[in-house]
Amino acid sequence: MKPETDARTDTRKKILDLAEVLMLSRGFNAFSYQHISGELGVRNAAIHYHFPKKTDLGVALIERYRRRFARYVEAQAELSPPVQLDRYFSLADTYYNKQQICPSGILSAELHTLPPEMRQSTASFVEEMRTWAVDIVRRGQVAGAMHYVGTPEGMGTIVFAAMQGSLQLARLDSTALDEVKQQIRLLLGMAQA
Amino acid sequence: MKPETDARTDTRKKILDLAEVLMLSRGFNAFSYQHISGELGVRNAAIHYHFPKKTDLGVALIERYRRRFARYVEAQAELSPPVQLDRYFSLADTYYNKQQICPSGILSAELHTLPPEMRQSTASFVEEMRTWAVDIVRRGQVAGAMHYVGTPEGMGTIVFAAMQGSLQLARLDSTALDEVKQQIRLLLGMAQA
DNA sequence: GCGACTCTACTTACTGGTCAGTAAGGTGTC
DNA sequence: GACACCTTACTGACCAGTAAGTAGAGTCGC
Repeated sequence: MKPETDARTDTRKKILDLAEVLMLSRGFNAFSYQHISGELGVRNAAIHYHFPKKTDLGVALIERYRRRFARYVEAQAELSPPVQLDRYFSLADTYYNKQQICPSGILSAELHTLPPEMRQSTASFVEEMRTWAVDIVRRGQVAGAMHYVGTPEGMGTIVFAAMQGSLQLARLDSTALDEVKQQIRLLLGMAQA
Repeated sequence: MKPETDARTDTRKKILDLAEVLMLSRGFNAFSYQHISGELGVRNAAIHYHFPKKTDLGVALIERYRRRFARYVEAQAELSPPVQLDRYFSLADTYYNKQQICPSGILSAELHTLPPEMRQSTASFVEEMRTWAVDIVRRGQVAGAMHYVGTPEGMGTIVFAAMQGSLQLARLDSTALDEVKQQIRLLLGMAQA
């Protein structure tokens, strides 16, 4: 009766949560159903019951990301662009502390080895994230809180690309992420408070 | 006698060349000795003769990159920083046209699944690339050809991170690479000729 | 208030494929 | 005859995926 204790939902969610951690730290190709079932204390076939093919699991993961991201964007719509940027930076710190990289980073790096259904979802997801980054710097410029050369498209795209890249580099050089965050603030003409 | 037709060198080099293409398009974990031996028209064990463990092949690949990169940097030492940046952009275009991403991108994304020897080589390689990017913008600033806020460390790091990220994103959004290149030129205060 | 039925959520047990890696043998060249 | 450079033939591990069976909980007629 109570949906929050529904066994189906529960195991399914646990699988997705574990798969998410594995994908962001090891990549989609480098984890197996064994990794999940072992950690979860069930048999391999139990995972196949919820997600018949690994592709199904992968698509479900990305689609969950897209829904979560859409809610995240909507929930923060009222915040000022500089505050939204700070939240974005905090999110990157969270990934870094968990030894993970961002979803778009691992998915685009592995793209050519992913099944077509996952590529399609990934393309939509990345498009949504880039649009969001462009939007922040555009509204920041309009509001007079951000000042920079070039277009919002160019600036938003470079912010997105640099954050994705620096999260990866930070695995090898712990200063990279902080350095990029600080430089983005400077390039957006924001106080380095 | 003639080293350029030496069978050993020849096959070994062909293996490395094929492995390089495979790694930059599919990733280190997503290609097998079968992929190489099939393409090369030899048996699997022939690859193992030259590179007993896959780790040996991986390390050899990265070390070859480091040597090649060192030669590349030295050969261009006399060029002006803006020209060096253009060469860097052209290199990125080359990767993009071959549907590949840069070595540091795939290696840092896959880092947690790589054998320790490869991680060590990767760390050195990435460090060298970042230092080089910082150097270009530092010398560009000193020469008065580049103008930007912040330190050369911050600016060089963000250029490196953004190029790595945009090469990955360009697989999903073909405009990303050009947009980032153009924005970098603007942020470095260079004419957009 | 109890047996028959049904559905969810697993289990055991298996298949066929791919993988890295090895051992032992062959062949041409210096 | 020694060495470089392969070959054939194999092993054991892991992989995604499937088929068939089962335990338990809920539902229904009656």
